[in-house]
Amino acid sequence: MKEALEQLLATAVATLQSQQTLPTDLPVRIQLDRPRDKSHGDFATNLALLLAKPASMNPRVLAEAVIAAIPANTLLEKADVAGPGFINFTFSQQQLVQQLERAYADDKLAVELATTAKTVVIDYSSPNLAKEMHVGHLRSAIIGDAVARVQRFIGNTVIAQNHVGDWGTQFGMLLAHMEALEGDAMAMELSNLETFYKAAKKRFDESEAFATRARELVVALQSGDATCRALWQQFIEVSLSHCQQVYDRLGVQLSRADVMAESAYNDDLAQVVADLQAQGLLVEDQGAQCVFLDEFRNKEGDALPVIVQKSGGGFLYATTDLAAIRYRQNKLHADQVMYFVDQRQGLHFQQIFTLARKAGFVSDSVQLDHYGFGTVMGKDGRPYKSRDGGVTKLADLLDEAEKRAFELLQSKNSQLTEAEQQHVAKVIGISSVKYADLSKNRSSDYIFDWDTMLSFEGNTAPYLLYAYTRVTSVFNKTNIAAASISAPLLLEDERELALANLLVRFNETVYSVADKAMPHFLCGYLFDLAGAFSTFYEACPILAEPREDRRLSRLKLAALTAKTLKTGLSLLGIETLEKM
RNA sequence: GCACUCGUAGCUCAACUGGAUAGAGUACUCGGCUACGAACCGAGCGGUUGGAGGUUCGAGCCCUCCCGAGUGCGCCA
Repeated sequence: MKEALEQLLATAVATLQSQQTLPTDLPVRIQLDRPRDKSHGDFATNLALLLAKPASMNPRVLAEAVIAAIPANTLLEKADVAGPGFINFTFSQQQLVQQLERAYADDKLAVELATTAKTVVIDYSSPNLAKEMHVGHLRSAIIGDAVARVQRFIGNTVIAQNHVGDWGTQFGMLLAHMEALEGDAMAMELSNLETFYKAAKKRFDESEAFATRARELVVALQSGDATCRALWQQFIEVSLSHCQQVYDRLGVQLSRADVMAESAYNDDLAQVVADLQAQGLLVEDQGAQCVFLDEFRNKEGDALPVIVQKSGGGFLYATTDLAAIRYRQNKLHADQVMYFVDQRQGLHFQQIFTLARKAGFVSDSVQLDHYGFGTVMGKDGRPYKSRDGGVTKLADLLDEAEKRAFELLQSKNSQLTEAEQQHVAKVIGISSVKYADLSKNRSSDYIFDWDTMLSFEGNTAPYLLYAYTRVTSVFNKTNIAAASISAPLLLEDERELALANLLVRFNETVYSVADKAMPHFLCGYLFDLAGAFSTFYEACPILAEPREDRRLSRLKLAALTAKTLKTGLSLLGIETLEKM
């Protein structure tokens, strides 16, 4: 609907230009906003305000002229000039109903496919395999997964890349510890990666001989020593299967096939450096191979270096990231690469992107974006920690979420059996954690609070899940199937209209998430939708409505709401419940 | 020291990236179950958007300067 209106406006502007009312040499960008105030119609444009000065006209007069130049159509009910020169548009109800009927009849709610399908490489999760996944790994996995789902939904080809860290210097220490243990003892120790890492670290810090051995093993590993590689392989296997368990519990759609580890780029690293050398970008400084970029300067105004090879000959993550960019363009044929990595690596990615372009590793047509995110904080405003002050393992966090959800259910005199409650508690627990994260602005820090996220009040997963079960329970009390109501929609009550106006915005909401990589737009939308449904539900009887045409219309509205909630939540990676 | 991010109701968060009277939830105060799930809904209270200037028809958003917080700045990733 927005696109159609944009088209009408473009035609109007062209007409005014041909009439010399507007200067023809002016690039016109049509901006359409959803007004905050409902009395301002469905859409508003500031077109006349922007063009008033160059056209040397009074903005309100110009707005009138724009309205007069809009071609005849069935889209609009009316267009009014308001305030200093805004134009407010109201869609015709016929148009609204038509749009809703299309959504009702379509599996994908009539969400349009992207005009040109792109191949989008999404780098997300990417934990370091040396340790168990902890709370710091939550955001990348959840947000990246939601954006991946949205990108697929609008028809883009998504290639997930789980750029796991399996090649860093800590692996020497881990291998040395493995080497010192034997068979069963090692298997047992490996069953808890966290304690394994700590034990290895302790020996590394305390024993000089052990530390020396650890350094030897890094070199051995990276130069391809067979026994060393076998040990390493065994460790990686344990760690990856642990990650997979977490993904499965979280409902994050990553699998082994998406793993493209740091080590996979190993053979290309020397080539990356050689290519930088060949282009004259490389400078040796204090024994290290660096590229100095003019775009980034320090306090003295000197260019900052990107170090691609250590004085000892080793490569760094900058080198690996450059190799990965090349791979993503040349082998994966990416049109766009999205990185969901902690905000703190912002400078690193700016440097890498700049360097990759300068070195010709990636063409200008490939879009590279780092989407950073803030830190998960405790209620004290400090980074989230477990009770003992250590980092919280993700597995433990999810255990606690499920446990708390189960206790919550028990306190609500649920009608469900014990077994059903177990399942429902899992869904509520996990989705509460995910939703609490997704509903916050991606780029800022947020405070992790069990009580808020597990509440049925406010913008939370339990509230949305509950709203969904309320809708579906209506259909459990009738023999009319939710998907096969042929009666037309009648929007007579203001609350029906409000709900309808929200339902029709699903398309643009999905696109705003895809464009900005901001899942919280969708959360806000679903919360508004659930609220509008609750209001409607309280005020407008559905099954008890005596007039049949109205009863069927309301059922259809309820069915479309359920479908939109379910689809929207699924795009966030959250599953719905039929009863709870 | 330099760079980036942030500062919105007591608290947790929005504000569609420059639009109209800054909105939700929570807490607090009222009201609503002999209609489909009250795990809900409705109403009220609550603001000098950290401060001061500036840009323009219009600023929470852009620019400058202060105040406060966080993060990053050569061989970890």
